[in-house]
Amino acid sequence: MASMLSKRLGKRSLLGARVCTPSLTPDGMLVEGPFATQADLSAGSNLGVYEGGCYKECAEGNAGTFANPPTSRFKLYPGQRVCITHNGKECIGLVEQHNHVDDEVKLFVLELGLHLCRKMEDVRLAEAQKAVPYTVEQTLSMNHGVAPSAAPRSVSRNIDVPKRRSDAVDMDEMMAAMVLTSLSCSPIVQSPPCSDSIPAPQVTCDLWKESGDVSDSGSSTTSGHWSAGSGVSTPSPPHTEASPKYTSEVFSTSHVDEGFETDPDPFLLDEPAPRKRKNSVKVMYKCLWPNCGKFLRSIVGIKRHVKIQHLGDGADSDQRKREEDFYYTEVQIKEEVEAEPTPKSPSTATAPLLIQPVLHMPQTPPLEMPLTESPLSSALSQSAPGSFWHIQADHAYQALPSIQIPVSPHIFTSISWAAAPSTIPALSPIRSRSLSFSEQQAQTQPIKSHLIVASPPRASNGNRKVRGEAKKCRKVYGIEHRDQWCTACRWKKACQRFLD
DNA sequence: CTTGCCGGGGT
DNA sequence: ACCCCGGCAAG
Repeated sequence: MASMLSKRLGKRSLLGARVCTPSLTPDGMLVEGPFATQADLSAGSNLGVYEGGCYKECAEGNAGTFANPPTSRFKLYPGQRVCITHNGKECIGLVEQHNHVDDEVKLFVLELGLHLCRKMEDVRLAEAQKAVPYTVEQTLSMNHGVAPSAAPRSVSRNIDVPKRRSDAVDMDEMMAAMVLTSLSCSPIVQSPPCSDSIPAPQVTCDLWKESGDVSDSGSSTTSGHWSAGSGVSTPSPPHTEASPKYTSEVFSTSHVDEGFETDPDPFLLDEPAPRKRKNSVKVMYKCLWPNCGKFLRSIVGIKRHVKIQHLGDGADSDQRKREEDFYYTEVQIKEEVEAEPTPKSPSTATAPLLIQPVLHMPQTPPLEMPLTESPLSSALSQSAPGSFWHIQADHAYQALPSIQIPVSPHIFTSISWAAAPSTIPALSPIRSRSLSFSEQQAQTQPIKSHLIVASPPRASNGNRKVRGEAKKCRKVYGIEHRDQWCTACRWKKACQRFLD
């Protein structure tokens, strides 16, 4: 057990979770599968070309795509580990920013806790193998690692928890790097992504069932869970249409993880874990300089823009460098289609961190989801409602016809709401309707799903069966002859014998 | 107060 | 699945 635990611990810290192993394309590009095929490495793409131990810039600023002839300079990516010599000592640092205009690299030296600026030529790539995966991972796990042809898929960090190769120290460094990176990239304050790195429960698909079960179990703490999890697109059940590599990795991973899944780990249990978090938001950066308002897709790009255009190119001083941060803002652009054909530019790797809060925005989706029998919603309807009816069946002795009625996804919504009675005040007509529905065999057509969804929690709202006129076993037989009561009556359930 | 029964817990 | 019961709401 102990060994198991330690093993789990290791896996749990998955900031560095590898989603996909980088691979060398024929032409020597070190890239992660899916991305390699992406034509549109959006502006500011920082994915580099691996060449002789260094990264060669293959795209930069807001103009870069693979089509562009790569410059001869190297490009370092935030978070990348590099070696520098500081005071005659070899240090490993994490790239914060690579300013290829000045050909300087701003980095953070972990061992010294220093932020430094180094000329490109003074910087060597450290542990290329490590650095890249990290970068790519980050990118991947934050963005959707969609194969070009693949349908929209959400990459949940919950899922992609590969075996860790590096040690705990590395992990911390990575974490630090990540935080630093994200901090240095935008003035927007944000909480660390730690919560996101919770290991994935079960095999990917089970996430959904699980979530459904959780809320069905009725714990009030999960009440919000559904609403969060039932976002229209966000919680798409993990797909596997990514690159074969990715797929296999995911599976092997989840498989391995199953072990500690079952562990009553508070993290797992308590964390409804953001399963949504979709890719429907695109991040762009807007220059805030008066009368500018330029939009760029990459942080690096915008920073550069600010620096060059507004702060003056020569800006070298640390202070100056930081200034740029204050002249741009991040803008989320909602994209209807969750199937973003192009991958987000790797440079936005840190963006998702920033977006997260935004993604939690009020979800209109719940309204739409039930209506469309998308594979997604059907997936949900398979799990959640199933549980719902399970509840009903629990009291099958009630022999209510409603049990047989086809369930639509929305029902469970109200169910889950029951757990959070106070959230919505008044009883909506719909609610009462669904009530009568179950009570008198639904003389009418199926409930309108979208309305139902909006219905308030049943809770204290007379969801309770209206007291029937008929005599009940209790009255008929009296307490003395309780043994003659119908079971339901004995169990204090709705009388089965003297139905209303 | 009594009654009906839901929701939930125990086995 | 079966059984029991706390507690709520209607009467």
